[in-house]
Amino acid sequence: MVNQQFAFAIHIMTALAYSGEVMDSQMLARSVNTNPVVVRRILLALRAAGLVETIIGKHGGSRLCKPASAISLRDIYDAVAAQPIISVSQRKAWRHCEVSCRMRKIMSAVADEAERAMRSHLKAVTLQRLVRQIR
Amino acid sequence: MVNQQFAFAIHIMTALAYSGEVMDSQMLARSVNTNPVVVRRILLALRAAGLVETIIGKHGGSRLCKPASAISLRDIYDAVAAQPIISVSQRKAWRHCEVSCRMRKIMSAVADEAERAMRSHLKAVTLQRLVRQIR
DNA sequence: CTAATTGTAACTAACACAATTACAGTTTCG
DNA sequence: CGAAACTGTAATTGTGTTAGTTACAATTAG
Repeated sequence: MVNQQFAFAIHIMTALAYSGEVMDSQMLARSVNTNPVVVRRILLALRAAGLVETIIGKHGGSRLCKPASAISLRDIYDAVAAQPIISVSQRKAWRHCEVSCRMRKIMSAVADEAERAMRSHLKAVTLQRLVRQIR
Repeated sequence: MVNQQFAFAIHIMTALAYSGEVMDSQMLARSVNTNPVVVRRILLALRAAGLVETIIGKHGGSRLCKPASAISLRDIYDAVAAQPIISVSQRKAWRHCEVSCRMRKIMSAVADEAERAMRSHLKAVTLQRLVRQIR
């Protein structure tokens, strides 16, 4: 299993949308069943993407910046996805082989298109829809 | 970067389709720039999926079972994809939190749909198309 | 001032994966 | 037959990624 960050981020965002209030990293960590620092690291990425805002100091925490209906899963994906999901080999090509020489370019296109297809699907799913599935 | 197996498999299949002949794991390894054992492991998966056939013994190697026009990148993806691309947390839910309790089911659906969207895109791309990009 | 909270660095532990070595089994061909 | 050239496969290693954890400075509420 690789990179749970997307799953964590979806969970965090759903919890924030469901509660509608400020939640601190400890509450979120209990819900996700992980460590508050892990939650805060993800919140930083979500904040950088303009999805949540954070209050520091006592009684601090985070809340959504926008209504859940205006947030798609692609927004969340883009906020936390560090690496493309399909990796392209960066090895040196073998000069005597045409396949080897052209592979990187071809594979990059394949990986790009595949990821775009997935992101385009995620764009159609709103956070609101997930919240409705809780109730 | 995670799981280069898909990239390796695409490279191997493209090389086999391009040459049209039997290639042994050492030739393929040179083209991919990796170790013959790594290639053989991927060939096992491709064989199990019915995409290639292997000849053992001297002058052995592998070749495609079907024409490149009859092989989609989804076939290759399914042959080597061990884990779903989006992982779902398998942690115990926190009973006092409704979001936590329903998250696994919701996230499983999200991951399934996203992967299906990607696979459905890959189905539309044939190996033949990649080979044409080499020439 | 004290308590609660975030931001962040530093380190550890676990895990995934490619690379590598080694060797038994199979086949070709002199 | 016997050597050479392959595959199949197990075992081990090295490396990189990631979540977990601890610690602490900075900030804020009361």
